[in-house]
Amino acid sequence: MDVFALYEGRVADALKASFPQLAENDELLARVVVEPPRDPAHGDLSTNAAMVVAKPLGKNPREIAAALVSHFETDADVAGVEIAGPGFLNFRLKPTVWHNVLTAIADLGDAYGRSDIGRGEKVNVEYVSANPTGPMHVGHTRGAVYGDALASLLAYTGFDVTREYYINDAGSQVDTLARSAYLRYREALGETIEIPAGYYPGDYLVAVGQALVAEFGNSLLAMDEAAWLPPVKQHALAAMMELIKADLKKLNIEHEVFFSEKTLHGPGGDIENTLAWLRQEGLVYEGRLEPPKGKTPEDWEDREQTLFRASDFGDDVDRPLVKSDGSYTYFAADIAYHRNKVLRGFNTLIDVLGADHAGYASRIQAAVKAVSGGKASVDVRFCQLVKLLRDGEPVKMSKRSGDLVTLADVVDEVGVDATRFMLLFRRNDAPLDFDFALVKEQTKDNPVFYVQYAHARTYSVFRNANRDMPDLDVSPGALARANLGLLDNGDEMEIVRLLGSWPRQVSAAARAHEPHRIAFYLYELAAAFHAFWGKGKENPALRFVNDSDPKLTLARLALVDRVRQVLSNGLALLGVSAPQELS
RNA sequence: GGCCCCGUAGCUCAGCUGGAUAGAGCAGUAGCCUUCUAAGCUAUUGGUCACAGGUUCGAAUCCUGUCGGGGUCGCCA
Repeated sequence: MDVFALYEGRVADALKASFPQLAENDELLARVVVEPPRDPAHGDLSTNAAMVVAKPLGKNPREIAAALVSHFETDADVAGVEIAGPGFLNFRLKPTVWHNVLTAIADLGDAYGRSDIGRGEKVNVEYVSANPTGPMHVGHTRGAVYGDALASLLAYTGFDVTREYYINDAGSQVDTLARSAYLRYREALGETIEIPAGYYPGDYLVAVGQALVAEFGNSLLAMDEAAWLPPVKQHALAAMMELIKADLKKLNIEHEVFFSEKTLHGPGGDIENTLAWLRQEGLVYEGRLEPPKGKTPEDWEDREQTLFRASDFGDDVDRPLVKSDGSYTYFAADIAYHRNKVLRGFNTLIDVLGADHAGYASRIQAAVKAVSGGKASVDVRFCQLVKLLRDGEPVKMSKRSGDLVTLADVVDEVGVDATRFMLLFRRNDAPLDFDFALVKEQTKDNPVFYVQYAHARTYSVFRNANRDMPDLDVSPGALARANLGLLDNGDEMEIVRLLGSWPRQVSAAARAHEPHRIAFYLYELAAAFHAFWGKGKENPALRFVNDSDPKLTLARLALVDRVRQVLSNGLALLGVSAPQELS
């Protein structure tokens, strides 16, 4: 039940009936939208249809609008149609349409807002993918929450979503991890150690050292590095992934697929296969690269290297695949990884990366285009930095000493709900201030509290109803029979219209890959609900519960219950709990 | 220097992929209120959408350039 989608269909039908030459022009018709007008004086629905088709038809928009009007004069749901401005068509709907929205919410329950715009299409969302060298810090948290909410949103709108984590377990940083763990191993055997610069100094490796002792005794001490490195690495990696998974669990995030970069390497592996395939297609060549313009690195060495023809696919320059020591670049592995995704049947890929990877997007898009023959596309989304504030002052962090604020620290202090909501209450590509004091505050200045409180208040209203009007039947069946025609004042109708736009908000957010819109919508709905509640203080006639008027009370309780339902659906989509009361 | 992201009210930010007179919260100003257990409520001030061009019925939104902030720049991942 999406009023706007419904009328987009009806408007398109009217267009085709009046102008048969438009029947095949789906591209043009797709630009026709039905939306709520910003100004309520313009009615309930507004469409740009006449203006969109005016030029192709060579007609005046108002003339076209006039032709469309006749189709809606007989529409049983329409109370009035007007042509306005340059050619807008504004509809006023009969109140029953909006009352039916309330009924639909009750009937659909948790599914109100769900849709099938994805048509079961397979989508791969890769997010977090933090290096397995330590616990997650706050920098990772935003991408984690964004990716997770986006995945939920896509699943809710009919996509077949796979949540995936790419483990960077093949690069030199995991060797460093192993060496750092080996130091902790020696420490666990009684040595006094010193951690050199460039190693991972964090305490979290102490336990890994102890575990290595338990497993190997002192047998690793006598070995060469070449001998102890592989087993230590394996142990340390497994331990780090457990750490990361535990962190993610704190945020209620669970990936379905953990994809190891290491499995792409080696003879007969995906990297070799992919490169062979690219060579066969003529997309790899040996050549020289210009040094970066304007700023040549000091150690720049002009040499012939193996390059991927990224510039054939929209990238600025061709990109190296092999390092000077003969091993593959990160990008070579990443091409193979994305080809692997495509071969698994994903034509829609989403990569969630940190802002420091911003320059990487065009490269990866080129790679996906190449390996899929143009069939697949990847949307690379970036999450900007999170600035932690305590009492208005930035929280200082030093990576060198390992003195980082971890994800676990934040969640332990402010809770998972506040963490998730605040990170989603901003566009992902805008920087974000995360103020500990504000996020813990139980005031209207704190959006998390504000929205959760609106949900809790719906329960409190029902508790009051039970207390003040114990004889009133407020069961779901009784609410369903309420006379919704009694809901006719402006504030009530504003809330109903907001509830009616929920499915549209969800699908728009899904299409744009922007879960923050859900958070903003919830804030808006909460505001409208709180505002109406507030009016009841001034004017007892506007209270939800009026013991002198059981019929009106019942209708308003039905409205309150639908607000509850939509807040609950939205919070669930964001992975934030919907409490029945606040402590 | 090349590329990417950003620039909207005093502050923090939305703006529904091009729609009508650009919105919200905070702060400010003016009243009211002491709560249907809960965050007080209402009204109001505040804008050259960084700047200059372009595209068209119509631009904060799209294209070009300039300025400013951030990020990044073969052999890190």
